Amino acid sequence: MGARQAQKQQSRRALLDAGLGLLADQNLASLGVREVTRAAGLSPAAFYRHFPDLAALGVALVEESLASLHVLVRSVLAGAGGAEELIDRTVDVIEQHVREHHPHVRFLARERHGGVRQVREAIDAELGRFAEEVDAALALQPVSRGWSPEDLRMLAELYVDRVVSTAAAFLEAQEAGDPGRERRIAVSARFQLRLISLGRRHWQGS
Amino acid sequence: MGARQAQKQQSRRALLDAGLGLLADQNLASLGVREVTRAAGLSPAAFYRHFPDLAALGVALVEESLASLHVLVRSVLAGAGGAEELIDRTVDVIEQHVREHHPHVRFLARERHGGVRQVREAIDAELGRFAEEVDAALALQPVSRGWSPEDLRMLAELYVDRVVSTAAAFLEAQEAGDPGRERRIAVSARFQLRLISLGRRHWQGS
DNA sequence: AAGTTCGGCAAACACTTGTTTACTGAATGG
DNA sequence: CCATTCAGTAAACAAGTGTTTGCCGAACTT
Repeated sequence: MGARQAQKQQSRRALLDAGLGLLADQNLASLGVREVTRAAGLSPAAFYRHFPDLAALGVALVEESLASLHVLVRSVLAGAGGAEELIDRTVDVIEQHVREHHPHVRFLARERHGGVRQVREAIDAELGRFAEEVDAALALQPVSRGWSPEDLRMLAELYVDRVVSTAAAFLEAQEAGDPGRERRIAVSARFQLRLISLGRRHWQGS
Repeated sequence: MGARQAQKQQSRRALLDAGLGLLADQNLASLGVREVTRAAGLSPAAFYRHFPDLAALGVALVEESLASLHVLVRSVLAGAGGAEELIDRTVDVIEQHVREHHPHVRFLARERHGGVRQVREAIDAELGRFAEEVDAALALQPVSRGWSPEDLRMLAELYVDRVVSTAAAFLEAQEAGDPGRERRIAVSARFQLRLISLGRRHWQGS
């Protein structure tokens, strides 16, 4: 890659980082082009060399945010071990991931039902892809014998939703700087996942 | 109430309605005082006769939105019937409520993790109160014998979260005008709730 | 070495914004 | 009936907004 492209990428990164930073305490719809460029150390007009819209910047942030999440999902699903270990590991990984990628997670939580349709749809599509992946992983487990594809899919969605909720809860606890609350969330998340997997084992068709 | 107060209430309503309407496709943080007063047919300065802030208007909307939800929760919990009937009724009521109070639900979903702290906290506090109520109702059921208060509380939170997620899903389906998707959500919600209540019946302490 | 591409800038465009001010005029209460 | 309260107004404030324009100069291409 030429020095040309490299510098452009650098500016793009500056814009993305500045945007993500500003989205710490406001939402995409209330973000301004000038605000972002100012924080990135660029002129307002420079923004348009990279994105047509602020919505486009938002979509780029979604892709970035969920790429790192994708790695996480794979790592959890790939690991071996019984249901208990898997649940414990899942919750640990969520907690750690929220800690390490705080801004990204906050952004996702905020914009999942936020005011910018394109971004909402991008997030939803990506979450759907996660559900597919979980679905495939569940199908491989012996417990899923006799399950219809539809039921399996709904189970996968339940798990994904639970993970998302847990991540959002961790987020608020970490922002509040309340370690006790964080512990309680971890306990609660494990309990809830165990309850679901228990229901799963006793399920017999619908 | 004097005619004075009555007219003031009317203006207040106009502001709240205008705000709720505008929040259909933007979030509270990006809403403007002038925007609201313009939509309400008032002068900008009039706004400050009713609210100090837009955040205050947001909190007022939260209270309003969750008051109607409160009625709903009570009606569901009060009804008799087995677990199956309760679940079916729950899902039906959610779907209907989202249909009837679309703007309020959309507002809640959007601002639950939105950019205005006061509003976020108001919503969280109210959802916590719902969990308490569900908690109390669960405690009365025979199935809860031998459950610790902590476990029961976590179960209640799981149910509330499930309901919230389902409501959000209905919301998007209705906005997309996709009846098929709506049906799938109803089926999925029933399945997931049944799975949880199945796990609950087979749970034995933690 | 000459020519072209193109990321970034400053400046200007016409608005919109939140909030305060001094005011009006109808409902209120003595 | 007269004084007071007070919801609502118009006007002004300084400051911010998104986007386009023409231009510069360094990095590319040939």
